[in-house]
Amino acid sequence: MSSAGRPRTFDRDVALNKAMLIFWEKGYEGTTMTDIISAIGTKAPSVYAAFGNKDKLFNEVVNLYAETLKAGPLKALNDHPSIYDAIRSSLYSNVDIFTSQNNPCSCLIMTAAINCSPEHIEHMNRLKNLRSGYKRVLEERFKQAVSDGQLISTANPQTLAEFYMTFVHGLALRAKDGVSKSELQTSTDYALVTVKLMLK
Amino acid sequence: MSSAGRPRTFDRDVALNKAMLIFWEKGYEGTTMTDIISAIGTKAPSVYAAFGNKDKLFNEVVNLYAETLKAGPLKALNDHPSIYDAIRSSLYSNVDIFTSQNNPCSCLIMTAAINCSPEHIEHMNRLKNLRSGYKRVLEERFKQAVSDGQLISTANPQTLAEFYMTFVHGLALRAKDGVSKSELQTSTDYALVTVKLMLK
DNA sequence: CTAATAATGTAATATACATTACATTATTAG
DNA sequence: CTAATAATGTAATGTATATTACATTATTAG
Repeated sequence: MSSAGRPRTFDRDVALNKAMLIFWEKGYEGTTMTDIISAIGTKAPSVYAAFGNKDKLFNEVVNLYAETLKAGPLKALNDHPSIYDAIRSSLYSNVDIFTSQNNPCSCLIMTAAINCSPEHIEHMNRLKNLRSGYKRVLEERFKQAVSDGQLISTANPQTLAEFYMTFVHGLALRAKDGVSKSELQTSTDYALVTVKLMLK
Repeated sequence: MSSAGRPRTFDRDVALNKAMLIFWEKGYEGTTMTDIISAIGTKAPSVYAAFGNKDKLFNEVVNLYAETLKAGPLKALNDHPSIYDAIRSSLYSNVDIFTSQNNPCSCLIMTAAINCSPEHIEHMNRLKNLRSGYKRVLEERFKQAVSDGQLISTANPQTLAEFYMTFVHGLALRAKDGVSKSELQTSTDYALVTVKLMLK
């Protein structure tokens, strides 16, 4: 069902995935179009024809990466009726992603645009918004647990969400530093104490 | 006691401090020499004469920043006989620095060289080594607390140090996202539960 | 005062990088 | 087969950025 014109010599989805892995490892500004072009195994005009430019490509990459989080840590939050199990499973899912051998260590949304030159603030803001969204989901989950009666009435969904956000950000940086999966899991077990103490 | 030659029109220490604030905010690669040159209020050759090049300037800046941490969070660790007070004071000191109005939010050592192009890996490694040093100090402090008999015998200095390292990294990123001092303090109080539970 | 010294200002240089111009080639619609 | 379409390869282009060349100026040592 392809339309007229010379066919692409590479698979667009595969190429997008390769681009994602590079941005994931090197961040937005640390990645050059040359990196991506040679990873795909083609030439500049082909990549520009397929993806527009670096900004648009990065936006697509972020969408793709966001699916990873939706399918992992975010889904985990609502897959367990028990708030403790939900938080535990979600944190472990983060650890799994951040230390998987199939992709670069750490989290694209947390590390790909930390220090951008002014002309790329759009990407910092985009990722920041995604982080805010993640926090909102966490907070809602804690709110639900309070209204479920799983947590003591003084438990504060907002500050709990902020605490676990902080912890997950820390996991991302430690993974980037090469800390192993089992070490991150041990840290996670320590962090889980906080919510455990608020269980009824 | 100055030697022959035309005198500098700016104070080298003041200039170094200005450079530090810029690198602190924008990171190594996000900062341009032009940023620094115009902040100092001089011209390129003067800055190069005073500091060598961008790499050397950054190295000096990192040394200067490291003093901030030595005088704050690291000193706090050994200023309190109680391990709980030491950790609490150290974490609060981090929060103070990361959210001070006198400097950019977050931590230069944790955020200034997260995604560097290959030709600047030296700086990533340098900062990574400083982080390792910080962890080592934390770990030694926990070891001491165990031998002091302040912590239960099963307390693990290594995993406790890794946990608090993770948390402090998280604080740095959350501060960069604009989370307020009081919110970070609340998260810190949650994190302190972990060590509190290991007190004898 | 003179020479040596070292910073300054102007203006280049060199390089990396994102992006595009243009001619060419491979495909589909009719 | 022909025209329309769209990707390809080669080779530019433009811009940002780190760094330096060079002539000039301000200072100190003797």
